[in-house]
Amino acid sequence: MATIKDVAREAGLTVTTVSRVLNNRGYISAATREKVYRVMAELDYQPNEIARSLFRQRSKMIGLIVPTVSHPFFGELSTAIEQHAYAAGYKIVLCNSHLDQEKERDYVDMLKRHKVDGIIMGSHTLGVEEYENLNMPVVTIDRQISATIPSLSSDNYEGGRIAARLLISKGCRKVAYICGSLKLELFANRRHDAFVEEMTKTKCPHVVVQTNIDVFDTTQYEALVNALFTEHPETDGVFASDLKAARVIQTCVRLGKRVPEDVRIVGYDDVRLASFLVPPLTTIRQPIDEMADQLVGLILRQIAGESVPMDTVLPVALVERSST
Amino acid sequence: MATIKDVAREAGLTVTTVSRVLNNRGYISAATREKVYRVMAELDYQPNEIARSLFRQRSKMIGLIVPTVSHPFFGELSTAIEQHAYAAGYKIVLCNSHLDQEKERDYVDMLKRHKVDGIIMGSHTLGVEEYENLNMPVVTIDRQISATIPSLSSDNYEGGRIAARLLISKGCRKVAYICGSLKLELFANRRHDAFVEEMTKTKCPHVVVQTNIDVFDTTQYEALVNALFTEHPETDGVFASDLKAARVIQTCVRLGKRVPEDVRIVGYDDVRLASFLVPPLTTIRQPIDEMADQLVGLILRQIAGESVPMDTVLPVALVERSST
DNA sequence: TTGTATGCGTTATCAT
DNA sequence: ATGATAACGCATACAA
Repeated sequence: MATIKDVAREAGLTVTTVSRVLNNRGYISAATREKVYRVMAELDYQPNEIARSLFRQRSKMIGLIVPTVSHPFFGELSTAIEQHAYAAGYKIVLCNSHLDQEKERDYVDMLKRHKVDGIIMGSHTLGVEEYENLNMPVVTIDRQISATIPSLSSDNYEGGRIAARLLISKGCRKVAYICGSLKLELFANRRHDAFVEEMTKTKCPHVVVQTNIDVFDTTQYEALVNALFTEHPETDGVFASDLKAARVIQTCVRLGKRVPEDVRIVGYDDVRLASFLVPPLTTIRQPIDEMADQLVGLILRQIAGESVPMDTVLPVALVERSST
Repeated sequence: MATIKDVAREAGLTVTTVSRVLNNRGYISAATREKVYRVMAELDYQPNEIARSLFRQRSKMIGLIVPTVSHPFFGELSTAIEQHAYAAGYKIVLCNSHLDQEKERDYVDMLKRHKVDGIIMGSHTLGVEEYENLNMPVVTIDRQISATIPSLSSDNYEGGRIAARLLISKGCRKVAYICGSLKLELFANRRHDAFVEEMTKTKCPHVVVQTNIDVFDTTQYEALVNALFTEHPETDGVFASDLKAARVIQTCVRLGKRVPEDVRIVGYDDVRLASFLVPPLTTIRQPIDEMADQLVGLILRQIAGESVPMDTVLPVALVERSST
């Protein structure tokens, strides 16, 4: 692989001059500029970004830590993040934490050693101080960590409210909300808050099911939904994130319940999977591309030394399909 | 951020010695080793991997180019690849080509400039010579490029055969195979070959539908499947990759056809989506984790200067669920 | 057992 | 308009 030295030698110049034309800095005669370009083409020269990074103290890399890109939401979000980062000249180092604390810590250390310019955190298994001690540009997805780390989320509260109202307006008399643990300080919990508030306000009986069962575990998840309908047979409305909602649809069918006639189901996310289901899932759309755009923007502005808003909340929208 | 110099100064030693304990090379007294460790901990020293990369001419980074990680198959495969790479001390630079030729070329150049140690290519929009001129460790997913670039794929031929035989054994009399363009030299085309062979051999009427319509485009894709059933109303068996199969199920239901009673459907991939469908999709399983493992292994061995097998084909398996 | 000098490829500063 | 040199942070060959 040709280096700047090879180009300089071949062009009968010094590396300084070559570097100058490479970076369009200072004065260079049209003649030498031409020559340098020609030699660079001849030698198929590509500047070594590692050396550049070392000198500039900038890697042009952003670390992305997510639970796993095989989850549709994070897959779609990661794609969008990568696109926006690339458009800005940044590369993405992908890290799947699988929500393993040790792994996440490991990844953070690795990213620091590799001098990424910033980290987008979609996984949150560490303690508050650990994130605060990072001492570099960070932005978190869906979790409020502290007053010093900016976060981004969709309007979970509004989403919960829209879902609740939709179910009520469709005539549901007994509804369920299925979610992960409410203990972590995730913005997703606002969905729960709004949902319960609405239901309470309208005196609609409701039940909240917290679970950490892996939604990809077909058997176990079905058992969970089964239990819900056994304990609350009158349930005629369910709100849960898209993947969970998909499981609910499955189980309803197996139980001989019709969707939406007997049970109405609303998802959250609007991952593409939602449109593949039978019936296609009504859901609350998170603006994934916009989120990615903002996430990258928040990191980039921190890298540039600018100050950024602390908690950005993006609007959601109801996508009404056939499950309600 | 502390550098090796800071550690050396603080410990009253030279950088050489510190480097030595850092890399466990040569002789060092237990005393100084202790001291160095202590100072490193005090200063929270992390070796700068950029500097290391420059010196070692090894970035410990692998480029991964896929159409998009938001596609379930690539999302799952990418997760697995990242895990295996990480276990081997390598990081993944994520590139979503969106099957855009210019973009893919751009990504390849970028990866070369960043001195990644190898590239895993899951996107194939470039010409053969371009890949051959890469001049670095490469392995491709599902495409045979040339005699010099190793590839990895699942046993598409066997998968096509299993699917065909299953449909036949279930009593199908008129089947369809839906696929992307057969023009590219992709191993996926072997599915088609085997499928058609089996159908011909058993004299089972069949039709092949090639399409490049985006499977995520609900309306258009439904129109395509609609057209299939309009032109071939007696179709009672369909083989297509999981996402396409999901669309077929959807459209069948909309047309009032029962699955599997009226139409039997077999997918290919066994992405997790398959188990979420109603009915759960019978499909040919690609061994995603094993593929990722081998892919990473093939790259690593090339990086190590070892020779590797040219075309690796991994076995597939029938996962029988309820759509057949 | 530890230190000195050099180089990895690049850019910036200061000369000329 | 171009060149010599130092520096980015680290690891090695060679000395001592």
